[in-house]
Amino acid sequence: MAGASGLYDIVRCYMANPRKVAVLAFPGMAPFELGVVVEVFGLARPELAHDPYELTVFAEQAGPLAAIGGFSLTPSAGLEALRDAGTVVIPGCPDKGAEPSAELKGALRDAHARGARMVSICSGAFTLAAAGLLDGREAATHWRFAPLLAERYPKVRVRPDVLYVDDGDVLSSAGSAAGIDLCLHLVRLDHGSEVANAVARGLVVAPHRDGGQAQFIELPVSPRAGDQPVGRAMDWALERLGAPLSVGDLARQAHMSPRTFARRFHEAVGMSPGRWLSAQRVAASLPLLEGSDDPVEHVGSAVGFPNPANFRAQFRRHRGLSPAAYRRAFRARRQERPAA
DNA sequence: CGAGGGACCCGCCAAA
DNA sequence: ATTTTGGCGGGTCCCT
Repeated sequence: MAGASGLYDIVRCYMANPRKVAVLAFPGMAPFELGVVVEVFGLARPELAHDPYELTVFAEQAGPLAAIGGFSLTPSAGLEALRDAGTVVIPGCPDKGAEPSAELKGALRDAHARGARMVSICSGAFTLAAAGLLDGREAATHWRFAPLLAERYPKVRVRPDVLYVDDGDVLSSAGSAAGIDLCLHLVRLDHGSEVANAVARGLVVAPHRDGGQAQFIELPVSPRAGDQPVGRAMDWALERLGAPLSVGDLARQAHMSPRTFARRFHEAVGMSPGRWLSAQRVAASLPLLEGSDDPVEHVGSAVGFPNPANFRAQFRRHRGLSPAAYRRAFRARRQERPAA
């Protein structure tokens, strides 16, 4: 949760450039998850123009590799791509029973030891686990595979209830769409919330779903399509986060009793209105912490926490560290610009 | 840091 | 009969 230590970050910046992204391809792979990674890290993005990602698709075998859906792809690199990658992504593997080769496991371990951050999507967690990179750590995978992962790799503390887990140098996400959330999370770490939000807008997905949010969301897509009452109330609230808002206000906005509003809301968003509200306020504070030197108290009151102590407590609850520590960590990351 | 008061959350249930 | 609603209670969490 809290991520790597400061010392580790400093060491890491000499060893691996997180902007160099390598994603694994293999026979029988699902194109969607590879596509997510390509979409976020491989497209030319004006938002990232000043500091773009370099994406490499690598595979153990020289292609062409048959993908699910009846087509094949030819990766441009082999395992040597792991030597200078700073971010390594493992998409879901089709066959959870298959043991990765010793070469792949070794290369992944080496990459991690060199300081690359290791990222899995969906059942890709099995590959990281097989390499021992999840031992003693919390990890996420698709809820359908969570029991199997826990059974096969007892040292992994499987979290079946979250969208993704950020354990600093090892990150794992649940089902394919949660991979989008995790990729956006990485963009936020590297470039800040504003850039991440811009990328999310480009993808037309919700700007940010917290890693700790429940996987079970009954409506698969965020209801923020202005015609739904709950979505309207959310939009309404987002426009006045700085003002005192109660969940009763939101219910009134949606023309519902507080009780049914809470029910509708939970069905749609996967959390209670009050919790969502405080999560949104914390999220809104991120760009202010990153981009300004406003005292933490000002930032808090600007996003609806008139009481600084309360702001700090809520911030810690949602993000696992204090606002000041977040600001410091963010600045430190931005400075870490390894010579290309 | 701790206590008091209030907001919130959620199971339950009667009513629509 | 089934589903949806919204009020109630009290336990919890939040906020001052």
